[in-house]
Order: sequence, then C-alpha cells, then structure tokens
Amino acid sequence: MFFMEINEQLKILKRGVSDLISEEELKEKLVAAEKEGRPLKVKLGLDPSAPDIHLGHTVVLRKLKQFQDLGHEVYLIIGDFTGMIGDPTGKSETRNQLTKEEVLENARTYEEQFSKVLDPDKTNVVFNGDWLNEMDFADVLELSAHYTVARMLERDDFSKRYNSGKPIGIHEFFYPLMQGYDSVAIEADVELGGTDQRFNLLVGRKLQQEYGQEAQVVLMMPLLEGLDGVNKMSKSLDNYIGVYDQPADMFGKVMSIPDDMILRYFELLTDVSIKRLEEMKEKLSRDDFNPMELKKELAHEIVSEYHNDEAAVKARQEFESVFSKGNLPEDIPVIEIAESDLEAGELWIVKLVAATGLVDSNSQARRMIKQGAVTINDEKYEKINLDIKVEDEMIIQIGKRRFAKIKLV
RNA sequence: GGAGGGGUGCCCGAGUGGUUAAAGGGAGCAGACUGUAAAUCUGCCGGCGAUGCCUACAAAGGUUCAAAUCCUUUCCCCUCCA
Repeated sequence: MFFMEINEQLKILKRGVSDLISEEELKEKLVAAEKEGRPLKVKLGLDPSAPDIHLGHTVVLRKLKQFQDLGHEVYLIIGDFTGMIGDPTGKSETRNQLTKEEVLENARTYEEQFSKVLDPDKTNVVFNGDWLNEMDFADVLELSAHYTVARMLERDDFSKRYNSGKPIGIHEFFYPLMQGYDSVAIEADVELGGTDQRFNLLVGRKLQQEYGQEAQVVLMMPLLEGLDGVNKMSKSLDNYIGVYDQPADMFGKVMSIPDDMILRYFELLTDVSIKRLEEMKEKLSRDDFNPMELKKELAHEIVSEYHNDEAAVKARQEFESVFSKGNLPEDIPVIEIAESDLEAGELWIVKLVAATGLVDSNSQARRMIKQGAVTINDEKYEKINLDIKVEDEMIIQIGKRRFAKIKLV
C-alpha cells in the first residue's frame, strides 16, 4: 500500500502537537488503515464567518497537510449551518447572521486560501448544513439526550460564565453537539483543532460512541501567539500575519516578534528539521549570539513559503535598507491632495498630516506633531502653528513605520 | 410571577450633585535607548484651526444655576425565591 511505515508516520504527525488523545488509538488506526488499504478520514471544522486566514490558522492546516502527504483523506467541514444561526459567543452584541450566499462565498474564499497550504485536489470540502438541516426536532432531542448539563458545564468557558453569573443561552449547548455530530456524520477517524477546541473535540468522541462508532482520535495543536508574543494570533487583536500580506510587510511583522517566539515560530510555521531546531536552541542560549540573525532567517522562510524565494530576498534587503540604514521604503502609499485645497500652495501642517490617512483625526495629527513623531522630507516638525508648502512627491513619515507620499492633483 | 443587585471610555474598574473628558490598571500610539526584540524611563491616549467650544458614563425624558451621580419610563443582564 501507499502508506509510510507506521512509526515514521507517527513521528511526523506528533511534531508540534500539543495534545493527542490518544497516541495508542492513533497508532491502532494507522495500522488498521494500512491493513484495510483505506486512508484515515481527518476532519477539521471551520467557522464560515471569518474567511481571512493568518499564520495562526496555518498551524493546524500544516498538520492536515502532513496527513495529506501521508496519503490520508482530509475533510474540511464548513459550519454553514452554525453560521446561518449566528455564533452566540458575543452575547449582547449583534449576531452576524450569514445568508446562504455569504456562506457560499466565504466557502469559496476558504478553498482559495487553504490551497496556500493544502493540496486542493486532495481536500474534501463539505457543509454541515447538509446533514444538520435534515434533522427534525425528534432527531435533535435524541442528539441532546446523549449529553448532560453537568458535562456541558465542564467546559471551562461555560463554567466560568455560569459561576460569574454571566448568561449562557441554551442554544449554546448545541454548538459542541453540532460539531460533535459532524464527526458522526462523516465518520471521522481523526479530528484536528486548536487546544481551545478540546471540549468540542471530546464531545465528538463521546457522540460517535453513543451512535455506535469508534471514537475519533483527537489531535490538538497549540494556539500560536501573535506578534505581541502573548495573546493568540487574531484579527481582532491586530497581532496577526496574514497569508496574503505583502512580502515586505510580512517580513517586517516577523521581525517584530519577541525573541522568545523565534523557536516556536520555526517549529510551528516552517519545515526546518528537528535537528536544526536543536541547533538554533543552542545558539539562542548563548549570550554573545544576536537573535536578529535567526529572526531574519525565520522571516525569510515564511515569506518564501507564501510568496517565493526571490520575494523573500528582496524583502530582507528592503528591511535592512529601511530599518537598519534608515532609508525610505520602496513602496510608499500615495495620497492625492487637490491643489484647490491649498492656499497659495500651502496647507496647515495638522491638516496635511491628517490628510495622509495615517492618523484618524486632526487631533491625533496634532498630537503626533507635538510628540515629535512627524517628519516631512527628512525634516522633523514639532510645532503645529505652521503652514507647509505642499509639493509633489513630498514624503510624510509618522513614527518609524508609517509613510505617505503626496501627489498633487 | 415575586424580591434584590447591576449596566461607566478599546478592556477591566473607581466615582453617588459642582474642582470630572471622568481616579487606577491593561492594551494601544509616540519619544529616548535598541536589533521594528525584551526590559526601562517619559509623554499621549473623544472631536474641533482650541487657553475656549462640542459630544460622551445603556436609551429617552425630567428636576437643578449645575447631573455619570437625583426622579420617571424603556431596554438589557445577574442573583435568590416560586
């Protein structure tokens, strides 16, 4: 058959894994798969509301890719049903209920984005509405009868809310049940997820058993910390690196992570060997070693994965030019300013800075200037009662990394 | 159905008639130092061409010279009892 030797498979699959329930069961499944000549069904559930993936998501996707490369079958389950009801975890906030069209559109986007990591030809994309919509109330009751309130309250998030007097909608109990039922519906052998999904993943195991199936193996990947090195990478915290970020941007973002994240990023986001990881660890522990070098290497790896090698080399040069030597970046956003807005070719400095869109308001612009953060054509300005003669190609810089080029129209 | 508690800025959280654009902390931004790292120090952190004006303490009204603070109604949340 086409499978690699079991222990080799295990070794690959265990890399970077945070929790595996259980290794024994996974091994057994791998053995059975080989014997019966059928690939394992490996499942990942997806929320259809945020179709914009970043490197945090790729941690689990890369793991899926490993399964895929080993010849197993990957199922992406789009939670369209869930999405159309609206995820309640924002309590009083308005739920964003998605229409069928939006869900489909998002799903399309998903496939596109996932192909950055996964092999689209070997990936099955399915919608959980296909089976959840078919259930009638009796089916739902039966499903819910397989779980108890006490067990639901074991979930950290629920028990915390319950104990601190925060509301829990009954329907919220159904989210883990629905996700778990997805495993029943496709008869999953393995389900992947972040460590935050532990509860839901375990519900899947339990439900499969209740419905007379073998329990899925649960494989949890760590949640990748974002650029701050503390909170998990997420859009809402704006500490993410998007897979579509431009090379220069991507490179720069990697360079801004805290040093103690370097190894972790290498382990979870690149294919460098375990041996190499050990070497790096040793280097980093030495006092006379400047981690910046390794970080640049990391940035290079990541940029070349999502773009290409050439782009990575260029991004590095650009980075060194701009931040080590203080040169201007190559691509500066161009802001158009109408000449009719000027008075005798001049504009009040506060308005000029605000016009770049690099700050939100005149007041912010005013503050930036007062704080000495504003440079116009290499000259620093700290006074706000000043009109500036606006010229074409004028460069306005705020802080270290915000630039704009003026274009007169 | 009954009784009680509560809703403050991005988040947490003080504030119960004026001195409050609202203590304190966190996050964020900027400056210094650096390696766009960490740590540290400093400043900023609603809007407005501004020593003033406007908008803000769940929503809408009201009392008052003056309200986040008092009253009324509405909405939302929680706890206990049934």
